[in-house]
Amino acid sequence: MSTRSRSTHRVVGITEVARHAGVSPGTVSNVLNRPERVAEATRLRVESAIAELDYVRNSSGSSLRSGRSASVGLLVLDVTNPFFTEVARGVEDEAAESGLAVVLLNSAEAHERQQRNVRLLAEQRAAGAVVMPVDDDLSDLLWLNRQGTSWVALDRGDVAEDVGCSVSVDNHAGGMAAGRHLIGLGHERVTFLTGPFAIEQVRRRHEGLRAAFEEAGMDPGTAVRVVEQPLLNPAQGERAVDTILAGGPRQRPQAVFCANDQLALGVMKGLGQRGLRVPDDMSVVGYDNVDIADLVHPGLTTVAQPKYELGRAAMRLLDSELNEADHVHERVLFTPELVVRGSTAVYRP
Amino acid sequence: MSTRSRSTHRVVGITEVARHAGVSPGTVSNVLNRPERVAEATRLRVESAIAELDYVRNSSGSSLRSGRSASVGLLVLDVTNPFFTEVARGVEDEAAESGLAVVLLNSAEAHERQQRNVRLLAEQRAAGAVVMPVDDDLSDLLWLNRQGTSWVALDRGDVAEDVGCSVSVDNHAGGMAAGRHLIGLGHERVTFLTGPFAIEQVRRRHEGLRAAFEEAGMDPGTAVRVVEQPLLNPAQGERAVDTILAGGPRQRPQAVFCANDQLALGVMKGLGQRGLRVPDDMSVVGYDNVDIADLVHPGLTTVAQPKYELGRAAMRLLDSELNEADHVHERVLFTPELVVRGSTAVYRP
DNA sequence: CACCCGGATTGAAACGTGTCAATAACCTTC
DNA sequence: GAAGGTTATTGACACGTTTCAATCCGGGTG
Repeated sequence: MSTRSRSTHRVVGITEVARHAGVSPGTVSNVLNRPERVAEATRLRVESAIAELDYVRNSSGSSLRSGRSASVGLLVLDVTNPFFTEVARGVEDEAAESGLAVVLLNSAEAHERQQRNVRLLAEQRAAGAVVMPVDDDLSDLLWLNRQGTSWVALDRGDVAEDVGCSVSVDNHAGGMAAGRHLIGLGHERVTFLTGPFAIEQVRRRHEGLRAAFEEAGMDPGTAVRVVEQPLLNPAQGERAVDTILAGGPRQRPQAVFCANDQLALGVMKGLGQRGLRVPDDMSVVGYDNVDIADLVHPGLTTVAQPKYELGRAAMRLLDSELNEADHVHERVLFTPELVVRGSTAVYRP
Repeated sequence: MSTRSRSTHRVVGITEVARHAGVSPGTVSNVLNRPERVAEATRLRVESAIAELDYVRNSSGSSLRSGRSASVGLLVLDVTNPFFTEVARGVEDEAAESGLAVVLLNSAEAHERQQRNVRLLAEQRAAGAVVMPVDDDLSDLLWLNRQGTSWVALDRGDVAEDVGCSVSVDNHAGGMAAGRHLIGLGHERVTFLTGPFAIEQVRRRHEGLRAAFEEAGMDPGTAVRVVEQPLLNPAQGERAVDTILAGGPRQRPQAVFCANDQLALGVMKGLGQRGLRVPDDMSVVGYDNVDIADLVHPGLTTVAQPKYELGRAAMRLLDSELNEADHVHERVLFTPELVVRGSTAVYRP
């Protein structure tokens, strides 16, 4: 049976509430938005009318009138990656405190999808957005700015300060920390396994790694080899293992530094399948410190980012941009921290 | 410097486009929504006016007028869990094909947050929602129905068919498959590690496990012990290990079946820390088959759910409910599949 | 008592879109 | 060439909210 039982409950608006409470619509609106301007007695009367009629505000009406909606977008590189979901939690918690709804949009590492999502935000007249850009081409985001929707860049410290705020983690320092750790363990040939160099973050991590070798008086040109994969997921890491091992035992690197924990986990699996032991035959370092890094065996040595805090900070900045008239664009930089676990060990030839 | 450079670009609406193209606003609206009704020549004229003025539609206007917005909610139990993010991908892909935007809302396993999110959906006059209810109390969702927003239940086969559609996986069969596998390996004492029994899914998995023992002519009352934790995450799994091992080597179970891969991964870590080997000293079975299940060592034996397909199916059903006048509520049931990996082995006393 | 002041409330005018009955233009057919 | 039919376009109104100038009321002051 197809009982299309919509609207059993005639939809009630602000005007009906007003009639029911014996006041004007304007007063009801005031009760909802600036309760301090309305006298106690009438406020109570209106509130009980609201409860009695089961009135729920229509946000289309508000945002049409005010020109802006009360939701912010969170434009994420890949929902599947636990790193981002942790960031999302931070953004969400902070947004809830400001009474803003969060619309999570997934770019799936594809520029075309990012563009579609940006357009969506513009159509919704979103109050603002927290954005992790998919690559160096920021033209969509600048367009979004011109449409009146401002945004905070996440994990992209390189966006110009006149464009918007940014919150990021010092990727150079992270790469360097990983490098120093490996050098300290006696490693002299390291492969940097990465996603596309179009992503600014991974470029900086690479530079940091090289800087560590220079600092130690070694030539990064011979010590660091790069293997680049199209995406930053475990399957890509596993697939890259053959390339990493190419050249045989003499040429093979003594350690792999991955741009991402996801890649690192794939590498560990691939090495295991080929009979190589981590860390005895090869050390592996990841980046992000996702939850699972601590659950695999051996535990994954990795560069930890303050994921949740990153999200919170970004949303806080956005909030200030939206509400404070004298807002000045800001650049917040967190410092990453190396977490040493079992996947790295002293190199024993 | 605080150059608050909003609206460099005066905002343009449908009427301005109409003026620019020399037609009426109604025609512009038709070009946007039912292009087939408007003559080729004028359509092109309007389209070029749109491009020239860089017009972007204001969705508040549309949804105010039409009474419904073009976005659907996805109400998820816990964004952090990779199972849900995979479902989200399915929902998103399918929604994109129908031109619907997806608003991801996180209940964080808390009833109060679910309630807040449901309210938000009602205020936005969302077209519909895909919902994973936090517990057995569906009153918020029934209220949402009365407000005219219909929804599809995900992973909750027990919602009455006159309430809405549902898409789920046969949890009883899943529990049974895990049970048969363990029995086949010779295990006679199994602990079921679970989240709150308020969640219907885990109850059914438990029943399935017991049914497998009955089928084999064994008494589930003595063979199956239950350990219940408040949340379904790795930390809780790790914490539960002491409880599981209580009673010493003679009493201790030979295998642990977890309601969730997250719990299982925590258990594996906990066992490792206490010097117990998986699967030699204890077999572990998970549920969901998240990506990482295949990345840990040993690989986690688990009951696989068609996560992505689950999301797609739910969204497809919702779409039918929204568009087809003769829609009949449907109940889709997928069958789970046991994936055997290294974490289970024959019991050797 | 007249005056004024301040707080509480009102009324009407937008915001941008979709709808639909009404009109206009055009084509066919006798 | 007129009547009838089809297709394309128009205009005006309604959706639910917020805003703001205008009004109302009650009490304090001179």
